[in-house]
Amino acid sequence: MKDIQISPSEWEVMRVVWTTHPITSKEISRILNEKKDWKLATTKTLIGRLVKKGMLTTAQNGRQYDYSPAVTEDESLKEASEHLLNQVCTRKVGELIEMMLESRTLSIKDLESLEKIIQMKKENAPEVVVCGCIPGQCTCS
Amino acid sequence: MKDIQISPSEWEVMRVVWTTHPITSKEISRILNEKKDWKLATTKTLIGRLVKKGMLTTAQNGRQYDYSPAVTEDESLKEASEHLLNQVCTRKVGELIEMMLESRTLSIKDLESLEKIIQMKKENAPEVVVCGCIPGQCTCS
DNA sequence: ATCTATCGGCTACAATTGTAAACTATAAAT
DNA sequence: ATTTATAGTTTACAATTGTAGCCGATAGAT
Repeated sequence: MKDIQISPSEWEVMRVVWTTHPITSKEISRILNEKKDWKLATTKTLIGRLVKKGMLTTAQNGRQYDYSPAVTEDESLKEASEHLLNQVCTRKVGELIEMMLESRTLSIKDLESLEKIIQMKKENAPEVVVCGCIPGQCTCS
Repeated sequence: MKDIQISPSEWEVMRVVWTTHPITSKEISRILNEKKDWKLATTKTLIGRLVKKGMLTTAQNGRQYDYSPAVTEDESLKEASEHLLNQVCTRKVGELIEMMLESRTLSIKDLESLEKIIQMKKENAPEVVVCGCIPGQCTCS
């Protein structure tokens, strides 16, 4: 797995392709028009960049292409969340997750699932998380 | 609060200032040398940009400046996590949080705190979360 | 057989980011 | 009083991103 960077605008395109594929550029553009005031050309540029980055695969179909995702949404999401997690001291991760938890509505099922994971983790949880920051980048030491 | 964008490299600088302030550019640079192969000039550029963006305040002290954060780490972290959350369908947020939870070690205290929040939220949790995506950007409908 | 709508690709261009050298002003050393 | 080290500022320059126009090829219409 490589660590390709995918920009916010590109992400919008990926979401469409993850949802429906194979899909044409025209259809992608049509769908995104609901949300973004992009010209068709803009969408095409983003698609082109995603193809170049290896995030989309193409299948020729007459004069046009059908696009499909080359990575799953979960993989990309994982990437993105690791990025965020890496921005804070490991000892602050709990607080970060609390923030996210508090800011959004979750379903009963979601909450139960989270609960289960937490139960599980409590079995082997340390008293205190090891901080891996360099001195001066967190207040742990 | 405005929605200023703060880049990854700038974030590294902010972390130092959040940890210790007021602080001089030289000291910031010294601390970051542990982690980044940046020339002093590079750090100074980043500091300059952060000042311009209003993320750092300055207090003149002789020929040099003492820098302090203009926003808290929590505020910025909140910003950053909202960004991530906004990248997925609201109905997928649970899954996203699960991912994060699973990928990191948390302390007993962290876990208990999360548990408490979850208990709380369960009181008013809906059966299913409302999806606010445009058609074609998630698989809800 | 020719025209036309359209497709993907190429080009464009400003803003942001990563990285840093050069410049200017000045505090400190001699 | 000069020199020198250094602090912040300006300039630089390539890569990425946001945004889009234009162009050459071709499938479909006439």
